[in-house]
Amino acid sequence: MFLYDTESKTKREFQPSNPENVTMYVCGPTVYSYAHIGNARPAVVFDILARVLRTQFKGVTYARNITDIDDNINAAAAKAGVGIDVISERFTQAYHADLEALGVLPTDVEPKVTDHIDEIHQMIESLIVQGYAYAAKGHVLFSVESYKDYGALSKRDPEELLAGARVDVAAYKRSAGDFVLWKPSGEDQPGWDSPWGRGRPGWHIECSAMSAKHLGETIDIHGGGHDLVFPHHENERAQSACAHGVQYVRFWLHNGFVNVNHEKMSKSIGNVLLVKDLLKQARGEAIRYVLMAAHYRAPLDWSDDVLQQAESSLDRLYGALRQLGNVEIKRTTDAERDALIPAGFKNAMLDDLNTPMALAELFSLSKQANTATDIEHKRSLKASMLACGSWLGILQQDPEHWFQGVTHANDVDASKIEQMIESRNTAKASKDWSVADRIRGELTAMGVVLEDSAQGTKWKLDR
RNA sequence: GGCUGGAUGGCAGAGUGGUUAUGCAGCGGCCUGCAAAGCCGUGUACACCGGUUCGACUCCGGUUCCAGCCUCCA
Repeated sequence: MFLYDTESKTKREFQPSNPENVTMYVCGPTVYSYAHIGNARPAVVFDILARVLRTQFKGVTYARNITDIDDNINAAAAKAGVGIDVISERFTQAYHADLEALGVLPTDVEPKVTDHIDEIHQMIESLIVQGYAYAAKGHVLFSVESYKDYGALSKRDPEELLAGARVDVAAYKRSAGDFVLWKPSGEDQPGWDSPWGRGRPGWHIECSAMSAKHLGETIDIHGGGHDLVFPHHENERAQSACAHGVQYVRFWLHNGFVNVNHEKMSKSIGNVLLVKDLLKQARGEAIRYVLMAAHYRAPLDWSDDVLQQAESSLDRLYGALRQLGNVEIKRTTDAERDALIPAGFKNAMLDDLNTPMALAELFSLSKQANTATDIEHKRSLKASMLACGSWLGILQQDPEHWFQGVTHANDVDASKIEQMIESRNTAKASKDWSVADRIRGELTAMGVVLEDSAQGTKWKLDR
């Protein structure tokens, strides 16, 4: 498979350094508030990548961290008058609930920073001993000048970077670009004892320490949002490469931003879209669909209609599956299921995760399914659609549930609907169209849409 | 100012040096008691100006506009 690597700025063929096991680390959330759609995008993108990797390689270890010590968390805890663990626990649970609604599978490892203070200490110590870091006034800083390759990931010239620093440079820094590995905590702030005094870790060191512990010193894939390229990933790269003396990451992957109505989503503009709120407008699968309808590296523009369009698109796919409801397919092993993936779909997915093109292939399958007459052909099309869906993390629910499942907005009584349909069908049988249409009108008013066919009458909720 | 990446039909969004992306919405038709679903058909789309080429939306140069990063940020 081919993946675009930010560092080399090219699409390269991906092979894990250990063919037995792919290692992937993705920057997870800082848990001080609810997840917004911009947090959801990398979660979904790398969930799809993990699903695909698992079909292509023997083993995959996927880690996504939880940052549970951070000044934003401290502020939220202080404001609420509770400990930081209360805040981080609350929003970790909320994050998990949101991701589950989006069909994101749990990762293999989900390290938390506060469980890795020892590893962080050891890594900082190693950097100091090797001359890459220095202690100053209760801080420990990474010396950017000590690492000649600094800036290679984000394509920044360290000289210009330092000259262009637009914030006041703290007096204890040897160089303006130096960044904090460890910083002192006041009496009222959370902190841990350390050789450099009581304090807490800087922002970047956590990912370096945790990825090394759980995935090894060199990892195959490191992912995150595009805004993390600098400074977060540049700094992580510097720390890890210097501490371990080996290449840190073989493929750097970054997803594009979600804009809202062509504007950056930000608190100051007040257009932050929380996943939990979007879930009131549409089902999680539709939100997931929107996130895969654009290529993962491209910016994605969120607007009022995208969710409705996604629901309609999924209606088409589930409609094809519903129509094949009685078509039995064999239970398949993983290997058999991969053989059901059409070449066009597979090639698109293995070419840097081209999900829009893969979806086009899926729509082509649905069209074939809608026109197929041969039962064996139908079987194979249904199996293929479901297999493709499993790569993308969609189409895995019962079509009837997709069309009839209750949402916040609809509270319907399925048995009552079935009764009304039966009455209408009795009227239809005696060609009493006025009664039949009156009943259908009542159902329409309830938000129920009917579909008559030779196989009987089906219904769905009008979303 | 420096560094990235964009600009495709009403909307979303791929891709390619010469052939229909795809989906949503619209329009016409088939089917249907009527609908719905499905099927068939349908739309001067590729920011602007030059250049290369037999031929460019696709390559090169420039212009305009948009977004991101430049130590809070998915």
